[in-house]
Amino acid sequence: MDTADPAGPRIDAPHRELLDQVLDKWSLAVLDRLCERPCRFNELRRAIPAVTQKSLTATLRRLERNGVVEREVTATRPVAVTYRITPLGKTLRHPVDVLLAWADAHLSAIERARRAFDEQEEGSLRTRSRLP
Amino acid sequence: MDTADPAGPRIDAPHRELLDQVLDKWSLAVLDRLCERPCRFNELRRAIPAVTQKSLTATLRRLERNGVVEREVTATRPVAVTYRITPLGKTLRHPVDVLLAWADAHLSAIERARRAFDEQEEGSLRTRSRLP
DNA sequence: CGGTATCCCGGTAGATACTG
DNA sequence: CAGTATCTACCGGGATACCG
Repeated sequence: MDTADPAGPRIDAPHRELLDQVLDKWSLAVLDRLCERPCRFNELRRAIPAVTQKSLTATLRRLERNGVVEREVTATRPVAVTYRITPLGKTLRHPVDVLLAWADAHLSAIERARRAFDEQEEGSLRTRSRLP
Repeated sequence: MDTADPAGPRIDAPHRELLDQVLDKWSLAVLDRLCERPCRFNELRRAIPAVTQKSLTATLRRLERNGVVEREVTATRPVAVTYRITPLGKTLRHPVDVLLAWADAHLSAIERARRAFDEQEEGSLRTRSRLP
């Protein structure tokens, strides 16, 4: 299958938007955590120290909206809110695992490529041409 | 030790950054195209009408820096620049395919979830509580 | 505890113009 | 053709403060 469809690339707007919603800065960390077990809000904050409340709230809301995370409010005092992964969310695990496995396998090669590229740049700052 | 953090999360900063560099807004479309065949700059522009020169340039530079795309300058008149996928770049294809397959398979379910969520919101704008 | 409301800043993307 | 240079608009995201 060489995908000989010249007309439409497989990356259309809805797909792109979906990936943006689900693979954004904090989503992976959140999903990773919720795949292990349901979590309370502040539990997630502690698990992902670099995230702010605002961003965490936004991430959870987005994930909830996309049906991959579920929010449950228990009207205790004070309220307890539990987030858990949905069945749909669990289906994301495999693709993400594949992606992370790729990242793991090639991270060092990529870091090498970056250094090589950055070195080149230092040499030829005026115009981007090949070095003799 | 409130939260026993046995194994650090698999999503650390370098991984996250790598994915940001390689899965950003236009990268997938570019990689998709370059997986089929090498392309000239304006050929890519035409293939991805929504992208601006600036963003395309930035995307290509980033991908080049990360070693997944290669830039070749032919000193004809006027210059011809060809971009092609590298071996490292080709290894990205599988993970991305898995991801796109997931998106394809679940897009409709996710759109349904979004509609349901958005409806709920209209009803309960004051506080986010569950409906009976 | 689990958020929302504000302010603010830096980076990203668009439009436009110019160049080798 | 294949970019670079600006200039501006916008938004995500952090810091902070407050509320049910």
